[in-house]
Amino acid sequence: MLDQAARTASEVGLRGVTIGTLADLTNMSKSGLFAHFGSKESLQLATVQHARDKFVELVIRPALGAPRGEPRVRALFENWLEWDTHALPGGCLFVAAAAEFDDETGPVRDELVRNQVDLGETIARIVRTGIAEGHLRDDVDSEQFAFALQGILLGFHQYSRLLADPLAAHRARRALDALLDAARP
Amino acid sequence: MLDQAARTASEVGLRGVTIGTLADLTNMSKSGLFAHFGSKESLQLATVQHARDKFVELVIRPALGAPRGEPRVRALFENWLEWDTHALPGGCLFVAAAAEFDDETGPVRDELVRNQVDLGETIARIVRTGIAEGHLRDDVDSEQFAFALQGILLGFHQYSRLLADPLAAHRARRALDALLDAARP
DNA sequence: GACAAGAACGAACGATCGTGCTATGAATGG
DNA sequence: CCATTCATAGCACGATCGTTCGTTCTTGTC
Repeated sequence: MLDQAARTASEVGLRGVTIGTLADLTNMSKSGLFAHFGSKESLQLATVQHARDKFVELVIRPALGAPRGEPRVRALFENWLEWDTHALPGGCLFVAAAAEFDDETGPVRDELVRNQVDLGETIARIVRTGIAEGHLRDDVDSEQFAFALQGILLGFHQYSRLLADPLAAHRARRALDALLDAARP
Repeated sequence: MLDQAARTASEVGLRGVTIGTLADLTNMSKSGLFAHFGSKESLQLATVQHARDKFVELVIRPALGAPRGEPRVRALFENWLEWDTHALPGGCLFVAAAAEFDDETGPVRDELVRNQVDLGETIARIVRTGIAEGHLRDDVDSEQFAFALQGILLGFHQYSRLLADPLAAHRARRALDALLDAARP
């Protein structure tokens, strides 16, 4: 149920996931589905949390299994590319949701912010282990690196989703290489 | 009228700009406003084109007035930051619209793609004059540079809009500096 | 001053939105 | 075996959506 919600939300946005259409897609009645959540907002919240769990499982956790340092950074990056390309039919749900909710207030936006902050901190932590490992210079700003990495992924999303540019992944990888080159001792 | 449409679209998305609310905001009747466009889709199209004109006027054209080479790149970048921060109450309309329409078909998406492609080409052209000017190495890939620059701006949008990070502009400028450093002879 | 043209209007349409109510049926525990 | 719980269904509600229609008002032309 939440899987279907996340799938359609990645295509038409969280606001575009209406109770009626989601009920049809899951072969349920509007009221039957609605009873599970009690409000549209808590359906949106549950969808975001569900997508977050999948993101951690498919992107973060496998990356943390890679060897410390640069390989871990690259593993995170590749998993992330894969997530944005194939995990959901409309690409990364968080990109769409962030653009939708960045000018609102409420629990959905709060959850999105929390996710994004967590992600930034996770990246920064991985970068710092890369510094400790000697793969990256010790004057590298891990949070600045996290900013740059997120920018690359957002650019990839734009090029691959909106422009349907077949070179999108290539451009993203070259950008990561440049980022790493500039950070190496 | 289109000004107001662009303003509210930057906050609630193009799909969130409803005929009724826009009519209220412009002190017109629903039908009176509707008659100007004939359909919601052509209202969206007109809004995007209007925003594009403003973007060219506020970001592109002034940048092309700056000295060739690195100053022009920096002028474009600063105008763009300013645009994303102050031009519309909800930040860059194109970021929101791209996320909304990247999984659709139709004239609105086509227009957004055209805008984005044009922007990428404009950036690449500015970069190439920077190469010709000797400010940048002549083996710099201008389209790769354009990709990276758009990524930085998208990251800035995310950090400033969603995360409300006061360091967003600082991070973006540092990322641009790094990009330019790596491209200098 | 008569008249065509277009802008704006109020009212209404069918559809769909989120959200309540009430009923039913199947599972579950005493 | 009965009582209770819980997931689901049906139906209806007020609101709002995009859109249409016929009418009024403004404006410029002859």
